[in-house]
Amino acid sequence: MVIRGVPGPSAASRQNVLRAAADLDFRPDPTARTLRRQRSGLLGVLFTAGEPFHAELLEALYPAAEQCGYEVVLSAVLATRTENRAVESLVTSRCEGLILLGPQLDSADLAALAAKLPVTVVGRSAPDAGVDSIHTADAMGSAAAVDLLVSLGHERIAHVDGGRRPGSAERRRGYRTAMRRRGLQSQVRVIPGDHDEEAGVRAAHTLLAEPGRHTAVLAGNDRCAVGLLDTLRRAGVQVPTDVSIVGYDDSRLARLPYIDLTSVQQDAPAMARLAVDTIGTRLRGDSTGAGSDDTGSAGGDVREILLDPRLIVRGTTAPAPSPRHRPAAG
Amino acid sequence: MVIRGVPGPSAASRQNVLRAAADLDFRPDPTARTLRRQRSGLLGVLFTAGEPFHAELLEALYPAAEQCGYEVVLSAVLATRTENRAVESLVTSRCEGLILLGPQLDSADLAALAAKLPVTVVGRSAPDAGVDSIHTADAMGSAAAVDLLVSLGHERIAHVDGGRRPGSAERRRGYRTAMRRRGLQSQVRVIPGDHDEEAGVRAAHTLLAEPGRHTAVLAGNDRCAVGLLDTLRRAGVQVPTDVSIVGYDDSRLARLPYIDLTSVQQDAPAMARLAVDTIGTRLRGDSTGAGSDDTGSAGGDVREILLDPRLIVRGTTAPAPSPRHRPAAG
DNA sequence: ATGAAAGCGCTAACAG
DNA sequence: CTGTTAGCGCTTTCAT
Repeated sequence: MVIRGVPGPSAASRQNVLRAAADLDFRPDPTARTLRRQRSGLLGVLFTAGEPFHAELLEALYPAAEQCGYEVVLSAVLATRTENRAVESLVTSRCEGLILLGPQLDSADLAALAAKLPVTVVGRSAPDAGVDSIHTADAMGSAAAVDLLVSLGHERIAHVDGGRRPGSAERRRGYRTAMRRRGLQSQVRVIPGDHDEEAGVRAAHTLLAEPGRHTAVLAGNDRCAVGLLDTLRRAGVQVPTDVSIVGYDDSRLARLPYIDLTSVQQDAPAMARLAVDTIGTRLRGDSTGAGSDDTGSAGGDVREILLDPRLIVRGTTAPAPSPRHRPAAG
Repeated sequence: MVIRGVPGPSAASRQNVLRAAADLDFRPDPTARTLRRQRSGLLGVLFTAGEPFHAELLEALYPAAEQCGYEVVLSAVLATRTENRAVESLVTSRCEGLILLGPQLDSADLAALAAKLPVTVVGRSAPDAGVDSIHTADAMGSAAAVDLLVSLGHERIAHVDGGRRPGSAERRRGYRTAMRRRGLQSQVRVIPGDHDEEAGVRAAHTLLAEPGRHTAVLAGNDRCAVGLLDTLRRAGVQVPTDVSIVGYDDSRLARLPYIDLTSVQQDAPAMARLAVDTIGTRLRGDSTGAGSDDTGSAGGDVREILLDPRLIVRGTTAPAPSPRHRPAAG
């Protein structure tokens, strides 16, 4: 009690105990404490190693978890370590709740997981899995990018998508919708891609094979945008003079002075904080969906938190190089 | 016993138990096990989030640890989370041994840590700390890079160093030694840098301000090399025609088709395996009773394992430009 | 205000 | 081979 600071012991006993503890270099064993308390105080976080945006999220996750009295347990997704495996290790560690950063698990897996313990998905929606999710309004983000480009006079705007990656479907949808709204539906062009540099390189080659076709490209994320950017430049295309490029995530990459990429920013600190809060709420209230298990269809108490994106305009976007310059007409 | 796979129970009982366990989704509680066994079976790994080379190391660390019967516990170093803090959390988790990826802790901190439990440092030497270390013969790596460049006719070879980053001192030394050995000591030029893209950008500007000076640059690592590469190219310098560039780490970055960077490769899988082995050895050989009180360091001399680097030649190195056509920046 | 005792889930040692 | 038992270090409850 003394060591834990619980009121009860007298000041005299307190002194005594404290001194003895110091003498013996006594440290309470967290293992025994966990065993007895029947709660680990552990918050499992699944992330992808080497992913810049995940590093940003982790940055905010640690203080948020600490503030709620949880300890963070990391599990890495790697080329040779699947998400299922990473999740498994978190469950085995007796985490009380799980935060999954940009997972690609399907709804069934997510639902099965959420039946065991509170799960919050970050960076994508999880429509039918019945789990809480925190993500950016990605459709709004790509729409904002399209709007910027249109206001700069661009019409032939392509989108290199992120395939099945988290958020890709909505970014694609936002692009399509915005193009349509601007009367540019005939110009819609979605190039299949991915969330890495290689995809950007491939997309660049596709674009280069269509000379004079596009004056702007919205990439699926920053890494893709960088591959695109470098490949186009090496092929002699001037960015942003000939082609404007917009990325997504506003990662460290985008902010590098020599990249200086216009990009859609996600509020990583807020996402992290909300993710921890969401788990905390579940843990305090009815913990799992064990009892009244509505698989999310009825909108029950499954939370989907949407954050607004923010377009950060930098040096890779400029007025369209079209024959007749079109003033910013909105 | 069945669940743990210990010989003893009959096949019949085994069947029974296994089925019941599956029915109940039973999982042995690692907490109780740890408490009773008086050992956690945990191997702590400190890494830097977002660092490509660390991701590569982690990749190999997981299977290696599993093979030795250890579970990996990750602790991330981040902008707002110091190494000391990350290490602290690993110790609190009752890890039996620690693997530190490219730490920058000083000798005193390392020594204090190693007095508590077995510690292996990966990616740099730890001369006076009395801890085991696994790292590449970095001096040899940069020497090989210099040798390649010299054999291509380069003489004015600069080195952008990595300041106090892991391995930097030796890479710098290797560069200096190799230059001297080739009779180029008068050409030695070390530009202070770091292990990130920004440092490459700064170094590029330094080089650009010295027209006609250098025809080749050895960067402190791949990220630095990429910043350098892009900045020089954007300034109109042809790589490798005007200037050759060599990186260090052979990370995913270097292998990207549009970067195609000549780089010094470190054998990450071997480093990971050896790191786990080293910890395992210490843990087995240590019984605390050697008359001394140095817990983790019992079990013999400090081991420093050196691995040979390998130069991977790609597209950023080429014969030196003839003196007549001295490039603006080189 | 303090002490005593029970028990968290597991493992190891021992008895049938 | 199988069943029983003690106890890891802590927290909590109940008696003083």
